[in-house]
Amino acid sequence: MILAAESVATFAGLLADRSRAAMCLALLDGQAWTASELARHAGIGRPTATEHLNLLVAAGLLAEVRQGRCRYLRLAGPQVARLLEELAEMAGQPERPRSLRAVRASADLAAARTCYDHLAGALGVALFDALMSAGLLTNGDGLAVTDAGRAWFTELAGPDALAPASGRQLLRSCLDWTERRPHLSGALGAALCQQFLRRGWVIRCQGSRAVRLTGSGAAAVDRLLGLELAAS
Amino acid sequence: MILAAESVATFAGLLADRSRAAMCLALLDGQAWTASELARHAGIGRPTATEHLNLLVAAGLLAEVRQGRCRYLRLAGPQVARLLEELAEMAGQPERPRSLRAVRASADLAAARTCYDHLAGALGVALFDALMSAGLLTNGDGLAVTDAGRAWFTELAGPDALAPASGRQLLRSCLDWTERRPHLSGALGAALCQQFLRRGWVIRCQGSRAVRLTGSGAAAVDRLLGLELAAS
DNA sequence: CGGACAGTTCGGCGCATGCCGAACTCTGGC
DNA sequence: GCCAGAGTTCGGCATGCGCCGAACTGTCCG
Repeated sequence: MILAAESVATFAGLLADRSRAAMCLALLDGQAWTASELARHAGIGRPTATEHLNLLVAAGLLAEVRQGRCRYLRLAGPQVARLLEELAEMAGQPERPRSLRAVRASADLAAARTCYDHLAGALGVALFDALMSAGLLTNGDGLAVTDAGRAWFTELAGPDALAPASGRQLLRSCLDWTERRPHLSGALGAALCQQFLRRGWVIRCQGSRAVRLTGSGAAAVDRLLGLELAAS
Repeated sequence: MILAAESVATFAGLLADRSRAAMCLALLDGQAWTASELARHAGIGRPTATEHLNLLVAAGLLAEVRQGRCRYLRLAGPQVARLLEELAEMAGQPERPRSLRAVRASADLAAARTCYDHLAGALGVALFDALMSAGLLTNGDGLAVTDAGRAWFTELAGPDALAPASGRQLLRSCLDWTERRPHLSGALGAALCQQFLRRGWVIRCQGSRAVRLTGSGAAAVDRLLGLELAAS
């Protein structure tokens, strides 16, 4: 019992540092970053970043892939992403943006962003609502895909999107921390996000988790879901 | 974005200390402890405990009630308990019990314990399974109470147990970290646990989250659920 | 009123750890 | 082969913070 306290403390300590937390939160975009990028993002030197990243990888929070002279880092899995989101939510938002640029940036984030591997923000919530009211998903005590939904997702993303993903839950609703309402997560949420990116319906904003809905994206959601949104 | 890192780090830092973690984990039993009890449990002096508890209360992790010269502490809410459970699970179990007594204690915990405010361990999982196979709960894409279940719970715990609890989810399944299978959580899980304690079907083991199934408890679960368990 | 006890405040000690600069290693490209 | 750039190792500095003992406040009880 007292040993558990020790290991919980050690584990929490991994995220109890401003630099390590900044790096982990950056990785919530679901992509792999190089060590140098993470160092710059956290505002620290490369040596220090190396130390931090070694810790995080050893603890199983981060996974690494070495390619040539670059070391790519990503979150070790969805549970880690989930934990980070919860932590970020409970940590509250005492963040009162102090520059116009920061306001602009956080407005972009609130409009549309990726949340690890799926879409979030106002866009994510709007999509979720549209999927529900179009009868493609139901929420009768737990999320489920309807028959119409199966057809819809198969046409969009191929039959694999609905295949029993390797141990991962197909549908999950994730509480959006800007909208305070749920959006679609889980394997299907990830597949949806992937298609939106691949088809150019949304594009990533440089160096941020924010994404922009393109003209073709707006047209697509109108056509497929009857959802009228403005491109940005 | 960088501000969020700061607050996440600060928040995680609250649990990144062995003593604070020990106190929080102790409070996972769902009961209120006095400051001195927590200090003793964490193996630190009262002055140090006061500092830690002030931090945890200020951060909203713990709630306090002052009565006379005693200061009672409890977890601030179910989300906190959930976060702690997740953290404890991810922190893994590098705990290789080193004394016979520790083995015995962890065996007790695995058999039956409280998980914040509901029953867990082998007992919790067995009850959950029995509720399902008796047709009182269903899990067709999300937990739900059947009509038979409504009658059963009303008889056991009164109609309030099924009332729309103040904002809290009625049913939740919580992954048991010893059994690796789900047990009943949420408001109904809490009500069930409360009845078991009130009726003397289980009793708390001193200074631990473990509980013991009594003889009358074993008889009751057999009568009500057809579940044959040995008292311990 | 006085003793017992829970909790708090204060000052100071000592360790843990986050940080950097400088030097080193490895890979890829010309 | 040599240079550029990514990453690592090392030594040392500075700060933060967890801890305690001693003294103080407040409550309950006889």
